[in-house]
Amino acid sequence: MTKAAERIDRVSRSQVDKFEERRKTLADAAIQTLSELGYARTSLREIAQNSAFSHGVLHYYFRDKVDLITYCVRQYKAHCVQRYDQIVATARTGDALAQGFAEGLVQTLRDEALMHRLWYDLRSQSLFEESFRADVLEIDQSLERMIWRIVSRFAELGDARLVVPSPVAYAMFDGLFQQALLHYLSGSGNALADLRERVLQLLPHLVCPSQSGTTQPGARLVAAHQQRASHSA
Amino acid sequence: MTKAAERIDRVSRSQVDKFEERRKTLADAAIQTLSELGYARTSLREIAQNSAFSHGVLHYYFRDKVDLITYCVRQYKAHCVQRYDQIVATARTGDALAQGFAEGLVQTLRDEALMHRLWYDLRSQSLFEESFRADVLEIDQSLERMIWRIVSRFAELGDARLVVPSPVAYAMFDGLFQQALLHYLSGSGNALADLRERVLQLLPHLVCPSQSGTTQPGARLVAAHQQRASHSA
DNA sequence: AAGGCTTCTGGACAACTGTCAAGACTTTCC
DNA sequence: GGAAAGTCTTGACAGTTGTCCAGAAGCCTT
Repeated sequence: MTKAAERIDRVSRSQVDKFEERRKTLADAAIQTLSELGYARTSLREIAQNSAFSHGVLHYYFRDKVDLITYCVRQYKAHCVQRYDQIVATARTGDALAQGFAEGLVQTLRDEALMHRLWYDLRSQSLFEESFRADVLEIDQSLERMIWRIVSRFAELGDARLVVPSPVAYAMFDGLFQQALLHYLSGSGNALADLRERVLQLLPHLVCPSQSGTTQPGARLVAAHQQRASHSA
Repeated sequence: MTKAAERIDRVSRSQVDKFEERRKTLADAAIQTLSELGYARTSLREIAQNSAFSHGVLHYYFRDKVDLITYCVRQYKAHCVQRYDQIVATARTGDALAQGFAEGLVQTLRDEALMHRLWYDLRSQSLFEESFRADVLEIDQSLERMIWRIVSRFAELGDARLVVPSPVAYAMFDGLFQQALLHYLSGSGNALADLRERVLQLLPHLVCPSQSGTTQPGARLVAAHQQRASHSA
């Protein structure tokens, strides 16, 4: 075994690339199967049936099932984060950014619902299977950073200050999207419109204008939180 | 077959109760197993091993595995919602309610982390297995109502109006809790303190004072939502 | 063309799964 | 006390699972 490891030292680069390429191909088949059946019902034979190969080859390219799924989780990450940075780069007003962000989430929900139900499935699995946890946490952090870039830019365009830290912002939109996904897959026709509406409604609440001399209702509470030590008991 | 259904018409009430009682006992064993292993790895034999009975008895009290797990999901619901209504009833100030709510979430995370990772696991499963979906949605709604009672009371105590509708409020706290759970189970020592801090910080942002004559930013959105909320309630 | 390496197949294995049924034990009721 | 109903155990079944392996097939160098 460990052919994969041995190869790297011996063979030419083109062969290494071909080996890595096939791993990606098989991982694609695995991801497709996982997004259709879910982690609990996905077997190696089913994955192979969604590929051009037989089930035995999976153990030629991956040590075991955990190795394969871990690789899938990593591959999923690359596919996941790229969409929204373009929105951040092109939007020239806060409104446009909010619209683009909301529309992006709606499109993601409509076009990649199965992909994202896989993500939530795997993230839940990572609560039980320690092997996935590191990769899941890494993806989670990169998603959080993506959300942070969006809300930061939104605040910047509106000349405002953010009143929630990065983890809170991510948790909120993640919760909204997960809720929308559940209702969307349950056949609710309003899920897409609801998601758009709620995102557009929520985004302005994350900032408060910074130029005004009068203290906004949220600002005091932010300051109050700053010295939270006196409260937590 | 369908002994459970036949019995109800024939036998005495005490026997029905005993039958129902055993179902609950077995469901408890199942829930314990599920919360330890997760849905994907939980088998009927493993459940039976966590009970005082052998594996065959499960098919005497439940039609099949889906029937058992569905029953478990329903039983989980009863166990879940009760904790926070007492906090709502006893808190006499907004600050006290916020403190109680945050502390309740922290305690829940600390004491029942495994239970709630089961909940998130099953909710993810319902994205694939249609059988669970109705019950999951019902639990989700009852959790949403619980959150709504809390934030409503919080607004009432502060003589303020809520600026987010019920689904958004639930999605936000659900996202925060899920995030905290992931980090808590990953061994992060800050998870509990972070959750408390973030809940206390977030709660005030959901309301804006209602006595002010000036229109707050977002007040229009609140008004737009007001009729939706009353419609769905 | 031959040999060696890589890639892939298909079958075998043991373990495990949900399901079921035959029978033993227990309780209830007349 | 004995029959009937309810309860539970045990073992079996067919199917599936992850894993492994012997060898076929493809590919490249010599």
